[in-house]
Amino acid sequence: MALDLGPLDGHVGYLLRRAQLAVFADIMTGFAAHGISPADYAVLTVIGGNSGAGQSQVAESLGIQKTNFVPQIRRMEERGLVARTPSPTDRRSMSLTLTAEGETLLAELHRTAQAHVDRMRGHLGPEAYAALREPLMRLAAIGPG
Amino acid sequence: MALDLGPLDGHVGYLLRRAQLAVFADIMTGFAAHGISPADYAVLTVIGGNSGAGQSQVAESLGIQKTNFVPQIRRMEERGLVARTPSPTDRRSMSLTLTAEGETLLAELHRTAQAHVDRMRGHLGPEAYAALREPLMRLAAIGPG
DNA sequence: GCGATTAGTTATCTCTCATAACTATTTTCT
DNA sequence: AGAAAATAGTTATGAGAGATAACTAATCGC
Repeated sequence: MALDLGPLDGHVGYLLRRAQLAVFADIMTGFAAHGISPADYAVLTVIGGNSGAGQSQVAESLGIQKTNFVPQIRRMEERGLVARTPSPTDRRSMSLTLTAEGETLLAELHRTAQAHVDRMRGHLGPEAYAALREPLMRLAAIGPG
Repeated sequence: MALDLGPLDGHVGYLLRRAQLAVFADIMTGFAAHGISPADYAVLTVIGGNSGAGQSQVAESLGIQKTNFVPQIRRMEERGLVARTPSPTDRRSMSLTLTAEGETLLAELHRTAQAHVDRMRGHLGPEAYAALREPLMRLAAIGPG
């Protein structure tokens, strides 16, 4: 027996949470076989597209605090997906690059992610899917301004 | 220096996560003064609109597992916002109701939430805001659907 | 009445997100 | 050049979300 959610289902915040959990659950079914979370995928993607970037740079661009990024990047280093080498130009900074294994896995993950996107597009229709981007980006920007 | 997010900002899953965090951060600025999280607000709202409902019912309608709901509802009981009384018709079940204090607080929270919604509507425009509901509900339904 | 559900709980575990405090290195500014 | 401020990364810590497994007590289906 479903209860009345009252004003809740008029709140975009509530709908965003429910939608996000459902969408993440869907993409995780594909990633789980590789032991990768959506957050890991995002990190690998950014490192792959910005080889040599520093930890704080990668973290910040994903909206992760550098302090919380430490255990995540360490896990991926220990798994042999990411290499952390001291930056030659700044001795404080660690340059992040994908290992060969990381590259291979990322390519595979991109295919998995694309299958997921296609699935979501199928649920909404291509126009509705595309139409989501702009307002979501606008909402995402309200914090950091 | 912002890094290239690559295919990430084409993925609705990623945008949903970023948008959700930003929207929650906004609403939490209003709720924080009351020591209430968005999840707490959702629970109070459902109990308020379905007085006497059981724990598992409330949890399920919000997509929370009953096992994870226990500490949350206990916190709210200890704060005196919610009363848990044994159901007269089913001795396994706990009837949840708002206390007078819970009612008062919920009314206040509804006003705060409405201010937040108005703010989000201002960011997106009323049409774009309203247009978000349908696709988000559709995405939220893909799991249990 | 007996087996299968259901309501609620406890106990774990992992991951996320946040804050505070610290080291070591640049940068900035005078 | 040298002191002060900012930056890169780390550790420690804590609350909270979400998941799973195993359990008790009560109700339901037949």
